[in-house]
Amino acid sequence: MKRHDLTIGDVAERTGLATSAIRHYESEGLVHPYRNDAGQRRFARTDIRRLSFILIAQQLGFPLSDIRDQLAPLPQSRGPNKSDWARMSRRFGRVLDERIAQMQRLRDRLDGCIGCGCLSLETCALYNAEDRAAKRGAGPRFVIDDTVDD
Amino acid sequence: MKRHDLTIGDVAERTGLATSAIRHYESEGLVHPYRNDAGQRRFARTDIRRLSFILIAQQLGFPLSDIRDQLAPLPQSRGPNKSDWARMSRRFGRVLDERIAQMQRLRDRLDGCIGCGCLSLETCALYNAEDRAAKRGAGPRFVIDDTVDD
DNA sequence: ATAATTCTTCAAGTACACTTGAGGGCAAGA
DNA sequence: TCTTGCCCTCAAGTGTACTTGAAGAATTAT
Repeated sequence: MKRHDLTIGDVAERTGLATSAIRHYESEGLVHPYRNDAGQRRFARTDIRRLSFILIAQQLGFPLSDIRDQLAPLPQSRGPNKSDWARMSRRFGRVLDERIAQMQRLRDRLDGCIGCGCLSLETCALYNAEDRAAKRGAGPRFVIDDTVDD
Repeated sequence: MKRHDLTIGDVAERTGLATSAIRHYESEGLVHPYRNDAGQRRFARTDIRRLSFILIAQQLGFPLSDIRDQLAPLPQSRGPNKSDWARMSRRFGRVLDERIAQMQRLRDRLDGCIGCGCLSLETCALYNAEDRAAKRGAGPRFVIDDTVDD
């Protein structure tokens, strides 16, 4: 049987996060430490994994609200098991694959679009269609359009 | 011979950016429109491409300061030509390739690290080493470490 | 037991990337 | 010409993601 009580300092040291950041994540509902009798936070070991995930997702540009949603299906702090994490990993993996594919397309377009100097609207309307329209609901986003005349 | 004068409204319509955003980019030194006699901004057609590039780079998570640096080698607003853009595109393409590779590694690690449930520190120390150490200068970032005990 | 360290809350501050609003000037169509 | 619409600046506000600081309580080390 293992100890299940890490202080915020322990967790900070093991994740590299500032304690203030961890408190902030709690206030935003991304972690749910329990409190000891004196009201101090105590973290389960699994919370380190949770925080690590937050760190990764953050780095990939996901806002905390999205990360909270991704983490939501995991049992509240105590006892998410292997299959919980595996399920969640599969979901997130798909999101990541999308991102990678999107970035790849963007990279290709950079070659074919800025690189060659043609910069046709049609080509870049694709970028527009899939990358921005979904995000901002509407509003035309004609990107990289600029007929070269120099 | 083509007209070389677009108002901020024209540019906003063609890029999908808000005029306030474009003014902000100017104040941050990312675009350099000239002014007419009355002090109104006038943009060259090539500025649309410039702004489109800003939009893309932004979406990829680059801060405006980085984008300014990337754009810096381009001639100031008037007359960056095909080879200017091509050079710049090659540079940015390399940055993008790095990002893609990084994300790919992360995705693989998600499989092998969260996915399987083993979550070994050694595996994730890799993530740590290449993705965070570089960024934050120092400070240990032990990520995803959490021996499963449930 | 005492002292040092770590923890607590809460309010305010910071950085980035803008948006909004006030007050006023310029431009193009009827 | 007039009036509608777009443009200007500047200050202040917004949202996200935190950090910093003050005042004090709990924990740990000696």
